[in-house]
Amino acid sequence: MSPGHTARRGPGRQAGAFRARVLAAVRRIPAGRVATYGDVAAVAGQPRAARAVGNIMRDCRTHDVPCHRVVAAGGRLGGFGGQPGLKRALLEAEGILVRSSRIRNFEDCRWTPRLRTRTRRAT
DNA sequence: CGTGTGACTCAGT
DNA sequence: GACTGAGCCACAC
Repeated sequence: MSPGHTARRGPGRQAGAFRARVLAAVRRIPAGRVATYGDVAAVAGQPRAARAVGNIMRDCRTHDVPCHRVVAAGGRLGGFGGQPGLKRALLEAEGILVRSSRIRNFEDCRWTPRLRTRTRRAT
């Protein structure tokens, strides 16, 4: 293979390395805890790729990933492929208190490996 | 290699 | 609480 050849499309390549890390991170989330898209992205190596994580989650239905444990920032539920109510039910089933569209004990059940260095943008 | 897309996030109104 | 604008990112086409 040509080492200088940066082909990034087609079968048989590591396309989706980031995606693999994201899926792995989500799988590491224990029951009863939740993580935000930004947190998952940070664990995957891209603290700014929250948006990309969302896209990956959209395909989680084809993976064995507890995507329902991935929520939006601020404790909001975020989305869930056509069944947001299901996501809420799953979270409540794990002991997470959900209010309307928000997690009450969000900061309580928020799961983070150790990363907290979210280079936040200038305000 | 350029463009469009979206289960994101933050700040302001 | 809801809506808008701007920023950031990986992926499909």
